[in-house]
Amino acid sequence: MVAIKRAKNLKFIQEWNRSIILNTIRHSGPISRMEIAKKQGLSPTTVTSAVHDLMEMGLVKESGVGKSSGGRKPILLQFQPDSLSVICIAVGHTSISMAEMNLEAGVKQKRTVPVGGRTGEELVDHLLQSVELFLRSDGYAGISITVPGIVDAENGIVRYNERLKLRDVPIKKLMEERTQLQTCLENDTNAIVLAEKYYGSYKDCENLLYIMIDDGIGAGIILRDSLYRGRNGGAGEFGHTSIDRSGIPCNCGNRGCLEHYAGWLGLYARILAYIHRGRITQMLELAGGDPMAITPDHFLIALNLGDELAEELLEEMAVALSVGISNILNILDPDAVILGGELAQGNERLLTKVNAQIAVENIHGAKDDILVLPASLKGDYALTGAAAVILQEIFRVPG
Amino acid sequence: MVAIKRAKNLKFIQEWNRSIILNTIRHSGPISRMEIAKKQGLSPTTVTSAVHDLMEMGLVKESGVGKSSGGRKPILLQFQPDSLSVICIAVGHTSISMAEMNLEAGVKQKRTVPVGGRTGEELVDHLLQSVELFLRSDGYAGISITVPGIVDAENGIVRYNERLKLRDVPIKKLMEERTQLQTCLENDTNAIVLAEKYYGSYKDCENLLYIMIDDGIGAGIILRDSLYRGRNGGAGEFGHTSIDRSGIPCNCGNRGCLEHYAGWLGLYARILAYIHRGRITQMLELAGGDPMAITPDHFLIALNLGDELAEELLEEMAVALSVGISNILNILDPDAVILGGELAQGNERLLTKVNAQIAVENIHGAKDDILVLPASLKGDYALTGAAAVILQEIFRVPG
DNA sequence: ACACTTATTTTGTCTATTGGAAAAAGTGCA
DNA sequence: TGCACTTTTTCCAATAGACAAAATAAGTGT
Repeated sequence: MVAIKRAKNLKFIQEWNRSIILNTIRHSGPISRMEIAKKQGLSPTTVTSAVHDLMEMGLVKESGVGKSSGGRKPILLQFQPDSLSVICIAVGHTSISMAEMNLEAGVKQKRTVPVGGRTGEELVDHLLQSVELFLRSDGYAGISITVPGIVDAENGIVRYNERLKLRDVPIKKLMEERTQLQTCLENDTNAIVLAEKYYGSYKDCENLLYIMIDDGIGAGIILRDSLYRGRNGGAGEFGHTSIDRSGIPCNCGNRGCLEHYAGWLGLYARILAYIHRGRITQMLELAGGDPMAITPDHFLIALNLGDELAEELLEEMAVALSVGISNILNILDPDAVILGGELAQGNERLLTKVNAQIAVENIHGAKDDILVLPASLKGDYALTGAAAVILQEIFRVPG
Repeated sequence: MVAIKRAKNLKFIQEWNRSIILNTIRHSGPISRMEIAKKQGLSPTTVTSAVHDLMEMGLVKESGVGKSSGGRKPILLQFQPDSLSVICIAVGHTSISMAEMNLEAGVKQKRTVPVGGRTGEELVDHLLQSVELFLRSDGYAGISITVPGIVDAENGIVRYNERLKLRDVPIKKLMEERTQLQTCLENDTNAIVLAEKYYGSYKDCENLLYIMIDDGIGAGIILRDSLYRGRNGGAGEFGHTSIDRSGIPCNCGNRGCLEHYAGWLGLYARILAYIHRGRITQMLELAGGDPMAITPDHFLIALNLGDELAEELLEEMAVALSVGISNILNILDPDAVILGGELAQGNERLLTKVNAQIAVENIHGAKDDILVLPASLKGDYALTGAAAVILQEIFRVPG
């Protein structure tokens, strides 16, 4: 049954309006009080009073005057992204990035600490300590942490991460007790798709999928403008889409899972098999002759060098992905599908091939309607993801 | 960009609270004022005043007293579902059902008019006229219309229906002009999944899929407690999930679409082909020896009679469906998947086979966690669907 | 310089919620 | 049976936020 929303009082309406006004300034600023009032259907009085509060908080500043349209010049209001900071932490399998960022996801200072083989409790302690050392002065609005693996975002608990040996770690609680700062936790892929929507090129997409192609393949899903997590945070297991009923058995119980054809672990297994069978590939040379040393980078470089095996595998990847994506398009009809992750980032040829394949396969794949697109965020996108999570929380209209 | 919510005033809060209180009485009634106040965190005064208004409107009535717990006995409040009616219209390909229903989707009076070969404008005129004749007295809260095919629910326009020759018909506008009553329009499958959630056995499902297996296969999708329609209402094309890359070509451009293996049109084509090749089946006898006369019912009956061909086709259906459903489970991880439509309704063996198959294929198909379930609404479920659409609208908490 | 515009602020009104008191209707024990 | 205590419901005055109207500020255009 639908949870009945909680009743609210006068104070709530003020907060609601203040939040709307702040977001209007954030997204449409510089803007005058009068224009906000018109845009949001509020009385000028209400806007004046809310803006007064926002200026007192330092979140908004008057910044010059606009053009007159026959009367008094409007006083323009501007959002002040540096009035507060958020601490963003992107936990990876090999390193932890940590940054102080402003309210527009701009980096103020950054630091990376190695995981250094730490796992489980030791890793958590290490993390808590590092954060404590990282904090200076105050003016922090909160902390945001992203972790790969299964995350219970609602309760702030890392449910499970194989490689980091984390199981049911109540990170949110631990961090809040230690720092007294509001803390958000989210899965890394979810965070990144939020970042693409709020700080990348996909602002207008109500329904957005981010397909992350690394060792395995996962998806971050935004539907109706907010993250979709499924029943127990189990949504987005895109890598286990079966694209071939009689394909390779997967340890998920099914056969022909997409991951085996388009994820790095699957690809790597095939590369090894080919090499074992005596096939020649530049990937081996690039890895210094050691098959165990081949990395995704070697694959991408070999691709650019025109390596035949790499080509072949790319083709397979594209076909496999296009089948899975076509199915998603039919079911969800999203505004866009983003291809990201180590094997897709900067791999334009994969994108081209996938789109071509989908155009053939799918009703929705109309000519000039390219739906599968590249990630738009470069650089510290993992940190931008963490920032997106907490900033979305901070600026969310209540109710 | 996220649409910023509209600003609100005092009147809004009153409506909001009234709506919350009404829904509390609807779902948890009979209930006392005090209990509502506690449950919703409202002051007793506020509840009293809202209840006063609701009683004046006739939506709520005092109905006896409850048990005392040491003080004054509570006066219980009860929802009055018969205080208003809604007109529900389920347009089908062969007939149009029309009913006056109360605020709990109970039928007060009903009528079915045949489509009788009417199409396009003629059909629409016929429909408008029939509704006008159907209306008696007043006390109507609105009209709800469901139509198969592509529907733009937001604007109340039937975009496209092949068989009824409808294209861009602004039904909502036409009906509202004619009757002066608020009118909702929705796709039939979407309406039915809403009905399963609000008036069936799936009340607790936040994320729910209804797979409708008729001529083709479509899906109605509820995510986070409300209908998901995709970019242009194009979501739910489940029948065009490709389950076999080298399968039968489909006019959607892809190959091996689920529809061909599990939808009636696909099944029928296969049955004809088998008969043509001389295969013996009881379906032919049931249809009086005329292959063109075979209907889904004949298939279902033959199945119960142990017909070999029907068995074979059922097995294929189950396998095909399970592949498609497994993919959905991996991506959306819903609370439940409902199998409905002519070929699934009452077809328990299909359900059993699909579940068995999924248990093998899928991580999520854990033992006692049967996710694929039968439709729970019997009888006039198409009308219940229409009712669900408008009642959900009427009782929705604003904001 | 004067009439008209537009933007912002001030002032007073309106209204839904609310806390607390009062009323209504009980319970339970001596 | 009477009296003290509870619980539910209603009444009342206070509060606070939105708002309309008026006032003020700062223009434009002729």
